[in-house]
This record gives sequence, C-alpha cells and structure tokens, in this order.
Amino acid sequence: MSLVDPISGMVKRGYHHGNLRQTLVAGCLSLIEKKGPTGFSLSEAAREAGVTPAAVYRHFEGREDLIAEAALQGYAIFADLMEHAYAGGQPSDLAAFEATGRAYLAFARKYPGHYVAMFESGISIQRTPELNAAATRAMGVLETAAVALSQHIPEHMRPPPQMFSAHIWAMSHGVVELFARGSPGTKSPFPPEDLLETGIGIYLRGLGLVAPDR
Amino acid sequence: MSLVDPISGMVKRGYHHGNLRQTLVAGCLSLIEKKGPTGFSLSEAAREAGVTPAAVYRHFEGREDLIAEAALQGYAIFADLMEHAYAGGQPSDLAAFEATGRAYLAFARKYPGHYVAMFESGISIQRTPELNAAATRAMGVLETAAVALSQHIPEHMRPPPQMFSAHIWAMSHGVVELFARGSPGTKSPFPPEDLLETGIGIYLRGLGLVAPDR
DNA sequence: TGTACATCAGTGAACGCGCGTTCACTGATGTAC
DNA sequence: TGTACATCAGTGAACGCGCGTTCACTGATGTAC
Repeated sequence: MSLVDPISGMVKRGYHHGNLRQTLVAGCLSLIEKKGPTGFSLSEAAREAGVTPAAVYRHFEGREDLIAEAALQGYAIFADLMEHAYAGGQPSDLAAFEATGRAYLAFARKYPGHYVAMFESGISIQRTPELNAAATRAMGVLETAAVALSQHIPEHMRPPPQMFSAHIWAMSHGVVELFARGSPGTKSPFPPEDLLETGIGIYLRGLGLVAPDR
Repeated sequence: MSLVDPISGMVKRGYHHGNLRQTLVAGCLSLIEKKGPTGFSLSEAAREAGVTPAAVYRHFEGREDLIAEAALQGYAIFADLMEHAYAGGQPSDLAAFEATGRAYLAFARKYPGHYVAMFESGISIQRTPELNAAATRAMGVLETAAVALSQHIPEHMRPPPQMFSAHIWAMSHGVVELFARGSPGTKSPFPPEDLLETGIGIYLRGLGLVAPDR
C-alpha cells in the first residue's frame, strides 16, 4: 500500500518496496543502455531503486543473475515481436519473412537495453534452461520463416534454411551494431532501416525470390 | 642490453625494459582478447609486462590511451590486409571485391584482440586524427572495391556504392560477431568462412554481378 | 679513456574510490486461532 | 475483532579487493668534453 506524502507529494514507499525485483531490472536495463554492459553496477542499480545494495540479494543471486534476468525478458519480448511480425506466414511467405527482418531492427531500436543485455553483455545463452528456451524460441521464428520461404526456391539452388536464416541474422545484427548505434562513430549516410531493407531485398533477389528488376 | 642469468637462464631485463611500450600493447591485446574490453585493466597489463602500474604512464596517458593505441595498430594492420587483398582490383573487380570480404573475416580471426579493441571497446574513431585516418583508410578499401564493382551493374538498378559497401560490411561484421566467436553460445552448423562466402555470393547475384546459376 | 652531468625510464608507497558480497539485525506484513 | 507469531523484505555496517592515478624518488643510459 502506498501513501501520498502531503509535503513532498511523492508516493511513499514505506519499508517495503513492493515491486523491487522489476524495478531493479528496469534500472539495470537503463544503465546498460546508457553505459554499456561494462558500466552497469549492481550498486548503482540499487541506488536508482532507492534501496541498499544488499536488498538486491533478496531477489537475485548477484550481479550476473540480474543481467541474465534482463536478457531473459528481452528474449521473451523479442520472440513475441518476431512471432507477431511473422504472423504464421501471412499474407505470404515472402512478406512475412521481410516483416521479421524489420521486426529485428525495430526491436533493437525500441529496446536497446534489452538488446545489449542479450547480445553484448557476455552472458551465455546456456546459463539457464529458461534463457536457452527463450532464445531458441526467438531464433526459431526466423528459421521457420526461412524454411517456409525456401520452398519457393528451385531445389537445386536452395541453400540450407539454417544458412539462409544465419545470413539474414548476420546482416541484421551487423546493421544494428554498426549503423543503428553510434558505437565507433560510424555514420552511414543511410538510415539503418533502409540499409537493412535494401540489403535483404538484394539478398532475396539473389535467391530468385523477388523479381530481378523493380 | 640484455644478459642471460646463469642460474635462471632467463634474459635479464635490468632496470630498463627496453621495449615496454610495445610489450604493454601486446599485453593489452591478449587481455582484451581473453576477457573482453571489460576485463582489461591497466594494472594487469603492467603486471604481465613485469612492471609497476605507474610505469605505464611513461608511455601512455592512461588506460584509454593504451586501448586506443591497440585499436590504432589494429586499423593499420587491417587496412594493409584489405589493400593487399584488393590488389588494385586484380585480377578482376569481382574477384578483388570478394577477396576483401575474405580478408575481413581473416583479420577478425587472426587478430581477435585488435578486432575487439577496434569494434567493441567503445573507443571513438574520432579520438585522434591518426585513429580516424587509419580507420578511414581501412574502410576506404572496401568502398573503393564497391565503387569499381558497381560499374558492372546496369545503371538503373545500381545502388549507391556506399550502401553497397555498408551491406557487405554489415554482413561481415554480423558473421564475425555472431558466428566467429562463442559470444552468446551461438553455434551455427556452418563455418563462418562458408557463411560469409555464400552470403556475399548470394548478395552479389542479387545485384546481377554473378551468374544466376552455378 | 675517463668523468660530470642531463635525461630517460623505471620504482614503490600512497590516495581515494566504488565495487560485490556477507551478516546479524529489524520493521512490515499476513495468517491462524 | 484482537492477538501472537512466522515470514518476508528491507537496513546498515563492515569486509577485502583491485582499480587508476599521483608523487617524489632513483637507477641506468647516453653524451659532451
């Protein structure tokens, strides 16, 4: 139960926070987004939540565990977004595939903290079964989309679907890392969205999946 | 001058190290390779070089400056490799272009410490004019290769060369980050070299630069 | 060849800092009767 | 409705640690004469 302090106007927390676990995750994400996985410290996350560092240990096993939870939530959101974009292959295998590519970049843009926690924090996907499952589900969507789209390629020039999806994933990830963030001062004269869209377009044309001229 | 200690058999350094600057860079690179940019500490690099942390300040302004030097040397090597691979566009614009793609991955594999210092350590390319120049020279090779190859594309479906090279760079970087290192436990069933080779191949076919069927 | 001396490249002690983690504790909450 | 008590979710003090950086210093080297 929270009360409004008549003087400060702030919501009083009282002794118990009530929602500390999720507040810590949120703090972790915003710190990671601002300062990179390096810059994140358990103590600072506790400070932002208005709580003693020791309190963190009521909810997490330690620093790593907190980051892992942030990544886990990221994979869950990511998988949901990808599944929604894919939409079971509607309206067409091609359109659905392209939508997942866009969803990848949209996710990286909208949830940069999660993205970093997932791909740059150095936590292993094998850390826990839940984390592994969430990551597998997310990547599975891309692979499913690739398998479905593969059927439209003449068999003799069809690459293995895993290779197909690995290419798309690599290009998406590369665009995110190099151009969708100011990392190494790398500025491209093109918006990342355009870069990815055209890149995937050219790639798909190479597979004979879109018309050679448009 | 170094003497051999008759008891330990070790080369005696004496008071002066003689080659401390480069030894520190080498230590920085191997630490960064092993532990990521996070794991690197000036003190540990000094320890590995058999020297007091304070000695580092005779050669570098501080921790950041040491990493920047490592990155600078990386860009120089990288640019040399790329230029050598490109070989002025011989034997053909296409072959030379593909060679630069392979050189990218080869560099990442052979000089992982440099690669991390360059692309994952968070140091800005704008830090010093030399760093900027080295990075520009390296990326310039890829762009030159893209410009030359572009001439072979019918004008009406020719993308801007910068976009072209950005695509290749993104895919190369993505392959390196996701598949050429054990980062997020991501194992692809394909060797990174194959992944990049086929990826670039399909992309180039999409541009009409290689035969649609081979 | 020998000596005086400037310069270079290290030492080692000290600093303040923030970190992750532990511990015994205590205030707040929920539940059984 | 009231009370006793278990459980939960915090506190705050303390720990040891390694870090980056500074400082006055000193040993080694190179050079001029």
